[in-house]
Parts: sequence; C-alpha cells; structure tokens
Amino acid sequence: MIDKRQQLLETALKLFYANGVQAVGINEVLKVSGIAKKTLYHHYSSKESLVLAALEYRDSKFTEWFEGLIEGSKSNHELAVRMFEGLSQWFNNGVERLDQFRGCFFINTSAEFSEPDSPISDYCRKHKAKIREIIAKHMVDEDEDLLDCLCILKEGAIVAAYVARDKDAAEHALKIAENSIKQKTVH
Amino acid sequence: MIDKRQQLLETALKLFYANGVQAVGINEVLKVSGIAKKTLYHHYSSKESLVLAALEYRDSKFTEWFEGLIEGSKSNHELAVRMFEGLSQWFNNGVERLDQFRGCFFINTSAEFSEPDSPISDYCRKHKAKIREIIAKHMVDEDEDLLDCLCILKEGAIVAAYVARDKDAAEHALKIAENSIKQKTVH
DNA sequence: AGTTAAGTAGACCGACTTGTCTACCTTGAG
DNA sequence: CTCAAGGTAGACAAGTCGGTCTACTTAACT
Repeated sequence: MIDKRQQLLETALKLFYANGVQAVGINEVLKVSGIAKKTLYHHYSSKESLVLAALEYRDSKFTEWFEGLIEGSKSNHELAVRMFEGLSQWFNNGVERLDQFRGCFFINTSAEFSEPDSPISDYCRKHKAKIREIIAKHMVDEDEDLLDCLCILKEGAIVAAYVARDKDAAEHALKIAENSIKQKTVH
Repeated sequence: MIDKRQQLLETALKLFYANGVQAVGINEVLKVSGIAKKTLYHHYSSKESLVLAALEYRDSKFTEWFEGLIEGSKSNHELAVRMFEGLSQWFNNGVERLDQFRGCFFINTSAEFSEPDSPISDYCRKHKAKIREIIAKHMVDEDEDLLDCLCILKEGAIVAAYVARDKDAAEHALKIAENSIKQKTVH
C-alpha cells in the first residue's frame, strides 16, 4: 500500500490534463486509480486542493523538462533554437514525460476558473512567471525585450498548436525569434 | 415579447465568456435572462447547441470589430500597428463590444472541451482560421511568413495578457512584429 | 500486546445538472 | 372566431456532483 497519495496525484493530473478539470469528477479519479474515497479525503481536503496539487506536480515536471532543454546554451540564439525545437517535439507527442499534447495545462486551467484571484488562477500565473525567470536565468546577456519576445512566442506557439492545430507553430516561432535576435547584432 | 431567442443568446454569451461554459448551468442563463425553460428548448435543442450559437455570435462580433480595426491599412506595417493597438485596447477593457476582457472565448472554450473533433472544438479552430484569412485579405502584399508571425504573436499576446496579466503584451508583440517587417525591407 | 495511522467498500447526503412535461396564457393571421 | 405559434411557471425525472460517514482491515512501532 505504498504511496496512495502519489498514485492519486498521478491519476488526477493525467485525467485533468487530458479532459479538463471541471470535466473530471472526484469519482472518476477514484475509479481509475482504484483508491477509496476516504483515502482521497484523508490526503486532500477538497477537490480544489487536489487540483492545486496536480498543478504543482505538473509545474515540477514541466519546469524540469524545460530547464533541461535550454540549460548550457552558449548564446541567446542557441537558447531560442533549443527552446522551440523542444516545444516542437512536445507538440508532436515526442515528450513522454509531458503526456499527450493537449495545450498548456496552466492556460487551460486558467480558462476554466474565472475568478482572477482564486488560488488556482494564481498558481497558473505564477507558473508563467517561473518559466519566464528560468529563461532569463539561461540567457547569456540580459535582454528584457528578447525575454518578452520568447515568452510571447512560446505562448503563441502553444495556442496555435493546440487550438488551430498548427503543428509547425514552433518552427514559425523560431524564425520570428531569430529575426529579433539578428536585429540586435546587425544594429 | 420580442426576440426571446436573441435575449437568450445575449445572456448566454455574456455568462459563458465571463465564467466559462462548464461553470454556467442552463438554469443560470434562464434566471438571468428571465426566460422560461420551455422557451429555451423551443429555440435550442440542447446546451451544446446554445454553446455553438454563442460561439457563432461571439465570432460575428469579434470578426466585425477585428476587420474594422485593420481594413484600409496602406502597408503591412500599418496593419500590424493597428492590430496590436486594437488588441491593447481590448486587453485594457477599452472595447465595449467585446465585454470585459477574459482572454479569447475560443481558446478558453477549446480548453474546456477535450474531444478534438467535437463541433465545439471544431468551431474554435475554424474561428482561428477565419481571423487568419481576414489578416491575409488586408495585407498589402502576400507574405505567408508574416501572416504566421502576426497570428502567433496575436495568440501569444492574448494569453500573456490573460494568464500572466501582462497588460503590455500587445505593445511587446508589436515590437516583435516590427522587427520581422523591417527584416524584409532591409534584406 | 496494544495503539495508532492508513487503508478498504460503499451507503448516504443535499445540492445541482440537463432535459421533459403539464397546464395555462397571449397574440396575430386566416 | 379559431387556431397555431410562442410564451409563462415550475414540477419532475434521472443522474452526477463534492463530501461525510460507518464499519471493518491491515501494518508498523512502541
């Protein structure tokens, strides 16, 4: 009976990401994981706290993957290339750790919860800030404009890949980023 | 008792956009609009068909606003400026027609419905294709790459403005677009 | 050996979900 | 005048929701 808590978390994240948080009931999580209801409420006080735990878990998985992708870049250009090539892999289901691509869990979850200051919306916003800081950390020279650029292109590529099903969105985004980087060196 | 159908549609869109589709029940739409349940089911066969009608209505409102924004542009640069200045207004609640900003209704709704070939996801994808075509129509010379660029930046700006609360996202996106446009003329 | 924490199954609660239905009212066209 | 179309209020069905609870079992640690 090891780590029911972790099993619950694993199942919850899988179902929430694949189907949306509101579309998945507590009972489905229990059925799929094969765990008793009492056990769930022993570890998590409510569905909301389970959702927050799932966000946290996804955050750690995604952050690890993303940082591994770009760390050690020797130029901002290399960073951009690695980042968008990584995103492209993700969009085309080449990253097992991140499950089958269904957009960004944080964007999707934000879309489901309208209250702007709920813990859930808050967590999503903080995740985005965290990813931004990770990119900043791995840039070779600070460049606020380029940082904004990479963040917006990343979001744009994810949404284009998910909603419009443009699976080449990451390649397009890379081209745009390269233009912005070239601009700097030319000038 | 004029146009109950329209009243229903108006109320449904307002509530769905402000709170998310799944979070709003049919009974709430009825209560807010003051219309009887029978009347709703006389005009719409199910909640899904009401959701589709709301998507369609939002589509027409958004498309009209967006096309008015960029039509008559005398260069691709002017088009980009008008587009992102318009988006900035929207993000900062300066466009009454589009209600209080809560991201893109089509991105948000896509996030809520996981089945990729459902009529709802389908409609959202088609809306994005339509906006893309409108941009294409108003560009002074065809430029597939710039078209991709503007679309990705638009999505990125919307998401950054909503999830990360970056209200200057449109201005950042414009800068990036301008870089891409300059690149062409320099070369 | 005894205590405690963590687990099981599943009945149950009240509130809410979409959708149907009865019974009745109003309005305008033939 | 008649009658159909569109409207009203709201009870109702059948199911799901999150969450609580009882009664019992298992495992680990003093």
